[in-house]
This record gives sequence, structure tokens and C-alpha cells, in this order.
Amino acid sequence: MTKQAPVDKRRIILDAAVRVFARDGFHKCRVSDIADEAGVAYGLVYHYFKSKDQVLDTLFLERWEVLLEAIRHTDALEVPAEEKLHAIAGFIIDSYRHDPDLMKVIIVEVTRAANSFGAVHIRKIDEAYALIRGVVEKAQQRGEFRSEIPAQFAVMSFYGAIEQVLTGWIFGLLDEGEDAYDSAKAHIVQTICGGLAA
Amino acid sequence: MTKQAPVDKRRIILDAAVRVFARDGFHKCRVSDIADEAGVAYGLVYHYFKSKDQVLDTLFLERWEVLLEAIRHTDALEVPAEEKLHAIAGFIIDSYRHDPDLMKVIIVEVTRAANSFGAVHIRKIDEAYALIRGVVEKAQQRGEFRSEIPAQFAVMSFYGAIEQVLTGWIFGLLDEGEDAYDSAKAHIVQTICGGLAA
Amino acid sequence: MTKQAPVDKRRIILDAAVRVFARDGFHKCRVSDIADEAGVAYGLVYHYFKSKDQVLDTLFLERWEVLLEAIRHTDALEVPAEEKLHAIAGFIIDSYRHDPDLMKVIIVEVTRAANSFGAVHIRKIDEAYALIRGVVEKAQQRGEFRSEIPAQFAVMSFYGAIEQVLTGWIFGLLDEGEDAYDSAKAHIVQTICGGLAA
Amino acid sequence: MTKQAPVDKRRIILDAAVRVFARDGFHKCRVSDIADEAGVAYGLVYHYFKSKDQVLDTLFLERWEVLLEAIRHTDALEVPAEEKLHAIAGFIIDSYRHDPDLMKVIIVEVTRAANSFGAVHIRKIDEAYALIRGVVEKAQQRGEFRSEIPAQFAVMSFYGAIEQVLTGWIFGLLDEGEDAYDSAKAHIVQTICGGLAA
DNA sequence: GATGAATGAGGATTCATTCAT
DNA sequence: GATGAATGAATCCTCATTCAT
Repeated sequence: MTKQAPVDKRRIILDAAVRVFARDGFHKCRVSDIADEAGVAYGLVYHYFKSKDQVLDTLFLERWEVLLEAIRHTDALEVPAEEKLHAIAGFIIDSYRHDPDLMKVIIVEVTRAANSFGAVHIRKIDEAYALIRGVVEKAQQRGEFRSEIPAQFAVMSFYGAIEQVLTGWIFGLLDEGEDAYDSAKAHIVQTICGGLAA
Repeated sequence: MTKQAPVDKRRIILDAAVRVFARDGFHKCRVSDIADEAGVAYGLVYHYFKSKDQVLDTLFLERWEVLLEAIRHTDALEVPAEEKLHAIAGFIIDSYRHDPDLMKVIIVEVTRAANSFGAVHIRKIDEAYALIRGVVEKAQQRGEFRSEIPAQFAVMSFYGAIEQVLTGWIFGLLDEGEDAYDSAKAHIVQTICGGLAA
Repeated sequence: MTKQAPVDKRRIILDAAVRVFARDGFHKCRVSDIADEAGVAYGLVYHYFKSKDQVLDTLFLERWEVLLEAIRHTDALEVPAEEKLHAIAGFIIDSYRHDPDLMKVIIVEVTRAANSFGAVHIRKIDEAYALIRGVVEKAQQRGEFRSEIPAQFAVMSFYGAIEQVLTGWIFGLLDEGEDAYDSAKAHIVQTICGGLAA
Repeated sequence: MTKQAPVDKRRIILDAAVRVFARDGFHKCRVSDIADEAGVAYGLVYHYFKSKDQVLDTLFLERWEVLLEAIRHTDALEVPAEEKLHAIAGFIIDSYRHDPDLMKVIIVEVTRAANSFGAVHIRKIDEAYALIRGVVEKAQQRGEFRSEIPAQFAVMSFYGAIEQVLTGWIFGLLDEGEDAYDSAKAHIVQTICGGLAA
């Protein structure tokens, strides 16, 4: 007789929330939908989280921390800047490939609605920008990237391009599929680094 | 006897709604807040609009139609593609410069939350993408732009970069100011067309 | 055809609230009970009052202001202090006779639970004490009342006696009836002014 | 090996409940607040008590029984009625002096809100009135007290005066302090027995 | 006895929308 | 057109109580 893996209801609730938020949207869904989806009692959501907002916060912060770590790790590598950007875009796109619901929630409900939430989220998001800016600035110092374009704008273009592609997938405006994911990584980086001009 | 300037209360309500949506967010504000801001009676909002949603819809569609027209007009010009993209980015950025509240509402409440609303918005948004895609594709056919990058991705990068810069301003993560607006136009186009690489 | 007296729904709600609070208690009753009793829609309660608490507040303050006015008026009369106390006790007891539900609510839910509410109530209650203290102090200065007993204690005894009698009626521990009301006024004043001792 | 002082968790919970009820009020506090204050697990409160109400009941009944016993004992003494009333007032005031939180809870949450609870409390409270009435009636028969004032009213005045003074202390409307306690005893009895009149 | 996770009914409050005037 | 009182469904959150360990 093997010992049963202990069930972490907190985790179950978070995972259920991802599905519900992705399906119905944060504002349209009810807390009871989350509880139902998780198969737990209504009140248990409030046992683990102070509010509906906090469920979303937790989801975002958990994942965003992983993203920040990935960017930091990438930044530390001894590779060309272009390769770093490829790795970062790749990480974000793979996050979507691996768990599209979670990324949908993060982009649609948090990243693109960050003003509704406290300044905490905006600061976290800015942390990611700052890390990527570091990558660009170092590349500019090393002469890999040209310096006419302020790093801040470069970052916005890069990150904006990625998020827009994900949004295209989320809204069904862009074809999805295994091939699409990999080519998206390449094309975004090609565009941002090489430019569209012939 | 001088002719009274006709007061268009419908317009007053729409303008008030922009300020309220920008300040409090579409979900957090109440219809009464709009009426208060407009200085009209509660019920009048419902005299002119079927619902709170319709107020936002109207705001979005009014402005988006202008944007589409601007893109169409630009597309028809006989100028290099890069110049066209500069005009389009310029138009969007000038829209923000001229009425930041309205653009904030359109981006934060509509463009980036389009899934909450009916498919109407998504289709309208996609119309803009399609027009810009036309610009890119023609440039590719003419050899102005290289063809390795699918036009669809190019558009996403271009539009995403613009929206991200606006978002940066909206969230206070990017320096604003008259200079910033003009240089933003240039830098976005430089990045997307010329690339970051040295 | 005579014009109908306009119905003041705010008043109707307040009056209904008195009955409901008296019957079920402030904590046990639901806002919907008040609306039902008043025969109005649920939301109307919130159209006129910010919260359930505020309904009780309004009831208390309305009536308490009348009490304060009555005490002030009595105090201004040129009559012996004992007569003044009789008038004050009489006013409070007549208030109960006239609208026992309202006085029950004020005593049970406000006066005797004033710590749950904001300091506003306590201050209002203290205002009544202060006025009565004035009556006693003047009587002491004039030699009508002896000075050994601090006015503050005298007031507490006087007011406490009245409230306790009302509480006795409310809880069914003391016989009620038209006779009882008048004799109560006399007996309370006799006790406080003349003392029990033979 | 020294014998451990036995820890009576039931007692610890009751004592914690007194503090919590006094601080936050019976209705506003949560059962978990009691457990926290007591430093015990949530469920333990329910191990010892059937419900939150029962905790309050226990507190009240425990103390009230002591009060009843004190009154009974006083009543049996061969001393003048005035002295008996002084002893009773003294006992209640000393109870407050010794444990103000407990008396606050009993007065604010039970004695003055007795209608919310079952008839049990009212009957217990009435028992005290009956005992004091006995004191007064005997005094009236013996000619110590005059008979015009029905004993029942005399009791209400006496007990009401005491409770009002305690309430004054509780609500901060009356000066407290060691001196105040003793003079309060004297003044209440002087007022009730001797009257205010010169 | 002791723990604290789990349950779920209950109720206040909000607010979009309607409608009589 | 204009007003704002009236409606009532929707839903978050609280918290007493139970129960498995």
C-alpha cells in the first residue's frame, strides 16, 4: 500500500482559477465558479485567499517570478544579444505553449489591465522591462546593437511584439500550432534585430 | 438675439465617459459617475445609450473608424512603405497626444480586453491589422521589405510596439513629453524597419 | 378630485425599520425584512440610506434630537427642579407610551449598545446627561437639592432609573398599562428626589 | 520531578473571551479571535463549548450566580436596609473594579441585550431584581422605607442607577479611579435612600 | 484532548436598468 | 428631452460550525 500523495487544495484552487479566468474572464466569473471547477467548498477559496483579486495576484506573481528568473539567467549567459532575445521570446512563447490558459490570464487580465490593480503589478512588470533593457544596453555598449535607438524603446518594441503575437493567438487572429510557435520566436527576433527593410 | 450654441448632451456624456473610464476604469466606475461628470441626470445616459457597454462601444468605434480611415488614406499614398508606417505610428501617437484619456480607454478597456466584448470589436481591430498587413505585403512584393518575415508577424510587431509604448506612457513607465512623442514615432519605425542590429 | 398626499418612501422605510428592529432586533433582521415590511424594493433602502447601520442612526438621531430639545425647553422653565425632572421623565415615558417600538429600538439597540457604534452616539447621549446635570447643578446652587451628591451621579441615578423602568417594560418584567406610565413618572421622581428612606 | 501546574484550557478560553468580547463586542468578534487570544486551536473552543453563544452564556451565568449568592447572603444579614443596598451596590462596583472587562461584557452584551438571547437570561436577571425587591419590601414592612413607592420601582431605580454608573465608566463618560469607586457606592445609596431634595 | 482544514448558508451591498412624471 | 426615484438580480465575503486526523 503506497502512501497517497497529499492533495494540495490550495494548488487545486489556483489551477481551477486559471481555467475559469481563461474561459469566462476574471470579471465575469464568480468565485463559486472557481470553487466548483476545483471541486471544493465555496469557503475554502477564502480560507486560502483573502479575495478573488488575490487569487489572480498569486497566479500572476508566481508565474512572473519564474519569468524574471528566466530573464536573469539568460542575461548572465555569454552569448550574443540576439541570442539572448531569442531565448527570452522563446521562454515566453513556450510558457504559452505549455499553459496557454495561464498566459492568457496573465496577459489579458493582468499585464494589459495593470492599472486596475495596485502598483505592485506595474512594478513587477517594469522589473522585466528593466532586465531586458539591461540586455539591450550592454549590446549597445559592445557595439552589437546600434545606439541611436534608446534601449527603453527597443525593449517596448521587443516586448510589445511578443505580447501582441500572444494576443493574436489568444483572440484567434493569428494561426496557432507547433510550427507557428517556433517560427514566431524566430520572426519576432528577426524583425526586432534585423528590421523589415530589405 | 444671438443664437444659442446648441448643447449636444449626447456628446457631453461621451466626453465625460472618456474622463471617467480613464480615471476609474470601465468596470470600477458607475453609470452615475458618468452622469455626474457630465452634469446631467442619471436617466439621460440611458436616453442616448442602450447600456453602459454601448457608451464604451461608441467611443471605441468612433475613434477606431477614424484610425481605419487614416490608415486607408496613408496606404493609398505613393510613398515608401517605411514612410507609410511612420505615418500610421504617427497618427496613433498623435491621437494619444491629442486626447490621452480617449486612447487610454481604447487601449486599456477595449483593445486589450477585447475578448470580454462581442466579436464586433475584435473584427474591427483585425481590420486595422489587415490594412497594415496590406502595406507590408505590397512592400514585400515591391522588394522594399524582405519576404522571410510573414507580413502577419511584421504587423504584430509593428502594432505591438506602438501599443506597448502607449502603455508605457499610460502606466507611467516611460517618459512622456512633446519630444518623446516625436522621437517615439521615429524610433519605433527605425526599430521595426531597420532593426536593432548594428 | 383631490390631490393625493405624496408618499414619502424614505419615511415609510424608517417606520418599517422601527417595527422590524423592535420585533427581530437590529442584528437578527435582514435589510430585506425592512424592505418587505415597507413594501418597497430592496434597493430603495440603499437609495435613501448608505447602510443598514445608517437607518438605525437616523432613527436614533431624529428622536434623540427631539429629546434634547424637550430637555432644553424644560430646563428653561421657571419651575422647581423636581418639577423639571418630572417633566423630563414624563417626556421619555410618554415617548415610550406613544411609540414603544421606537423607544425599544433606541434603548436596546443604541443607548445600551453605544460602544458598537461610532463615538457620535455616545456624544449625543452625553449631551442629554449634560443638560440634566445643568438642571441638578442649578438646583444645588439654589439650595433646592443638597450638594453632597455630585450632580454627575445624580444624573446617572435619575436617567438610569428611567431607562431601567423602560427596560422592565420592554422585557416584560414590569407591569405596563396607562396607569403604570403615570405612576412610574411620579415614583421615579419621588425616589430620586425624596429618597426611599422613611 | 515537579508536578506541572495543570493548565485548564477551558478557563483560558473563557478568560480570553472576556477580553475579546470587551474589546471588539460579541457580535463583531469571531470565534477565531477568541482562539487566537487564548493561544489555542480554533476547534478547541468547540470542544469545550457548543457555540459562540454558549461561551457568553457561561461567562454571564458564572458571574451572575456569584452576584445572586452575594445578594442572598447580604439579604440574610441583620442590618438596616440601607446598609444592605450599600453592600449590594458595593459588590457590583467591586466586581467592576476587579474585572472591568467581565462586567463590561455582562452589561453591554447580556444585561442590556437580553432580548436577543433566550428567556433564560431574563429570568436570571429578574431573579436579582426579585431578591433586591425582597430587601426593599421587608424594609417597607419594618417601616425603614416608606411604602408609597412600589418596591418594584424602587428596585429599578436602584439597579438602574448602578448600571448607569458602570455604563458611564465603560463609555468613558464618568471619571474612574479608586476614589470614584467608593464614592460611587455611597452616592448611589444616598441618592436612592435619602433623595436629592434638601 | 488538540488541531486547523473544510463546509456552506447567510446577508449586506452594489449598480445596471427601467419607468413614471 | 430630461429627471431621478424605484427595481431587484447578482455576488462577494464572512464566519459559525463540523470533522477528519
